[in-house]
Amino acid sequence: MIELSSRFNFNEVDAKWSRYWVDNNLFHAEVNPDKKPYTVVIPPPNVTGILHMGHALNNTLQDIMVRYKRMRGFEALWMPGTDHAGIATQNVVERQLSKEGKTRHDLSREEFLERLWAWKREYGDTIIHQLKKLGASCDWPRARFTMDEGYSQAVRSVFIRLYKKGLIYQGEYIINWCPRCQTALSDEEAEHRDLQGNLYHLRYPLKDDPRQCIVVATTRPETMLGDTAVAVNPKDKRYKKYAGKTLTLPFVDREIKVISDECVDPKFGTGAVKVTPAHDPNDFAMGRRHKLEFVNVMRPDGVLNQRAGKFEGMDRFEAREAIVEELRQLKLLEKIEPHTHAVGHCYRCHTVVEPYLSKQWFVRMGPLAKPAIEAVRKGKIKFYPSRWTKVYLNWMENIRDWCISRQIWWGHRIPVWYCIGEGKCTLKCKEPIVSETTPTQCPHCGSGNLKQDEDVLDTWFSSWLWPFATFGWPASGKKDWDYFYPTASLFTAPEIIFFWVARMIMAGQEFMGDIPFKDVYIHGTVRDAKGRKMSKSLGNAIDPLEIIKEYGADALRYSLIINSGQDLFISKEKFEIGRNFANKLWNASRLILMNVKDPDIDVDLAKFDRKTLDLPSRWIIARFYATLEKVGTANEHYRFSEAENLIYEFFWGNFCDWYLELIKDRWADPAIQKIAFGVLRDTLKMVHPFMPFVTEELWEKTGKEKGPLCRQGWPVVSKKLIDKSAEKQMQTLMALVAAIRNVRSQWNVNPAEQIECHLVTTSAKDAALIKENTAVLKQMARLGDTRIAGPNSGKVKNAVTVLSGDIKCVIPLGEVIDVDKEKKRILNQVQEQKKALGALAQRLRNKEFLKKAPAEIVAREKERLTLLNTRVTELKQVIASLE
RNA sequence: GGGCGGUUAGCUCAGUCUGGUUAGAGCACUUGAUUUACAUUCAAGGGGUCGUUGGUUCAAUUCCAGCACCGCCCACCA
Repeated sequence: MIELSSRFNFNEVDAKWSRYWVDNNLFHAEVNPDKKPYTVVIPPPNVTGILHMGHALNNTLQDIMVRYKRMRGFEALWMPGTDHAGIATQNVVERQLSKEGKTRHDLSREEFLERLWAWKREYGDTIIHQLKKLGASCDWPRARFTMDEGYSQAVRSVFIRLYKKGLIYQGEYIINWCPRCQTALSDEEAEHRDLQGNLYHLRYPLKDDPRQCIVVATTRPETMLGDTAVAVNPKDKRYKKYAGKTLTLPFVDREIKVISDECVDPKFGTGAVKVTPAHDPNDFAMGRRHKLEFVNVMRPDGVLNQRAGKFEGMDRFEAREAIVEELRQLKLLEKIEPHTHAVGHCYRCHTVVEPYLSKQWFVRMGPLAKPAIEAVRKGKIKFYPSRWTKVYLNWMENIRDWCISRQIWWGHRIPVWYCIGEGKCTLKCKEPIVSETTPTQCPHCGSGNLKQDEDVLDTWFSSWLWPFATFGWPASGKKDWDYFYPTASLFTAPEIIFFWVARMIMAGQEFMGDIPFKDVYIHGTVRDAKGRKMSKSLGNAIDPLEIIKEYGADALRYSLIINSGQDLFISKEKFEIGRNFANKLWNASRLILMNVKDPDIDVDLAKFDRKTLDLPSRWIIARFYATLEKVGTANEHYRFSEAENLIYEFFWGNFCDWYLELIKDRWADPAIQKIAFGVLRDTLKMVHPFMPFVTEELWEKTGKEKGPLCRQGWPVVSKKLIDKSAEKQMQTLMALVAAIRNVRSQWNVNPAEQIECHLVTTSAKDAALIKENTAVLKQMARLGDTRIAGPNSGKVKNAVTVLSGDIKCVIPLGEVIDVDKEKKRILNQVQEQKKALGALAQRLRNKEFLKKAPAEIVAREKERLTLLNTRVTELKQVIASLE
């Protein structure tokens, strides 16, 4: 007999097993020709990351699948690691510096990077430790970092391949510029948010006749200093007479032309657009078309430069106010209209991004997107839920080139050098030298004076290689990727589809010649009870580590997953369900262990012969296997909340509330011990992927001869033990018990008190069933002397007599089983009528029949149909009246 | 502007794909239980015209269309 405390002490158990699993390297996977691989790569959290609910959900989902597949006999590998997260990490260290009153420019590049690496060494594993607390069954020794040595090799190699193919180019374009981070951002990194702004109507006077003006509308008046034209639609009659005319740009006194361009929408604003080719992507395109001058009026920090004339040195928003005010005084401000529009914000620091002209590196996406679209179209890659397929395809079909250079220091430096050898240089020396290794001299002039490109690559330019770079690609030697690639499933959040999922699909096909994963599971967003995204700044975040401390890791996992059908609305109380269920598992096991003489008995549920078992035992085993089968199917289809619901219903609703109650007085029976013990052990296996800690602990308590639970096999469904008739019979008995309990409750009979009962049923079968199972009624409904009468056994029909003290009552069996019988009989009729209905309706839909048959027959059939339907309705009413 | 998702009990959600049993669960609520695995428990109960209007059908919470409200994503209307 084993003594256990009556509370599941999760803190102790969590710590014990997360250490045990890791210390014993139980999640290690390697190339194994005897097994099929099942590979998942973790979405690498940022090294700056601290576990939040989104991580907890994402990683629990992965862990469930990986543990499940491992138990199903796959060589299951969950590849862990972290992402260097360029801007985010640099920002953290810059904040540190600013506390010392410094900026990164007070340090050399090398010194700054040393600070970054020091930070990474100190704090970079924080999230890894936290994932271990969650129970993540990653192959930890394999953990990779997107800036470790081998990974850098992969990044360089990819850059060079793409460059050689002409898919990487450098050029001056309008990109999203964050004036705070002072770097370019990709389109995906600029988050658009609706802002209440203004539409300013400005007057630009004609050079020849300054009393006449063209009115242009803009949301960013400060950019007017960089205007080099005004554009109108060639079809716009209002402006026909102005085409080709010259205007004088206020403040800078530049002469600018009125040009005609199709892309101007006559309906918006005034129909005349100020053209600022250096500060707007549309205007940039127009500037190219009309060979306009590109005037950049802003410094990289968002302050106006010397080309802004008297406004030089003003911040862009300050300048906006100043310019508007001065225009007003010059009577060149027509009006200001309120105007809501989407404004891009830096996804890291939330500063308003500036469309800014600068020289950057780009990846040409069209050719890469093509096979990636095909792979999803043809179903080689599937999204779960499938509706995300459309989102993906829509984006891919409208994909734009990817700006990959960043003006920061933390990241993979662009493997490009420029020759600055003086004097001897040839024309060719102006070409960038793209090289996998650091070149020592210029290939054209032989000068050793080379300078590497200052910029680093977008973080995602390394992340998109994750599914194969983590396996050592492209280094020679141990080619783990041959075995583990392509991976099986990817688990991620919707907002990552464009950043990462799509790009991995492109990279996989381009560099490996194969898709990176077969399934993409997109999970919901974790929100607070009011539906707002959880975030530190809102202060509405619930810390998963706090939940682990207060409720246990299993509770956290279980509660998140059971709510994970769609977006999750989380409050602290939602975690009680997991805590309660873990505790239920604990206490039910405790009960069994207190009663099972030999906790090392070896029980194989599948070997029971159902002929030798009593009804409740047949039933509970049938319920177990039916549940097991459904849980397996749900897991395979990524329907984890459904799986948890099934488990909950089975273990709590069937096993604890009924079976364990039923056998309460029968523990002396070794057969009963074996069944309870067997069901428990197999349940622990089934639950383990969802709640690894409590199940592992209980598994150990139920006999450790087989080694840790996480390496056990998943129970095999025994179809022959799914006993349908046992399930039906138990349902009948359970309904009877419920009905009697109802009566007792209404009569306020003390639950401990036994009552006599006289049961009458119209069905001989039921009478026999009850007779054989009076023990069930006795135990569950506290029936004392019970007389059961079958049909024709007396005058009392369809009634139950309940004697309780001096209360004696005969009630119709309406609430008990006979009503069930009566209902069933009628329902059968209903079903039959419906079958007839279906057939008839189908016949009437058949055109041949309608053509051939005489009109009166058709009419008669139709009438019959109506009659049948009326009959069905009537029958339903009868059922209702039986209530 | 385009696209997607949602609307079912007081709250959070299943179910609807494949139309037809008595529309389910958890929480909350009401009543009762307590030496006997668990009050993180057990039993019983109340509570829903399934957003709205039409259509298809013998039959619609379920299929179709319109509408309303809520949410999300994408988009260069300056």
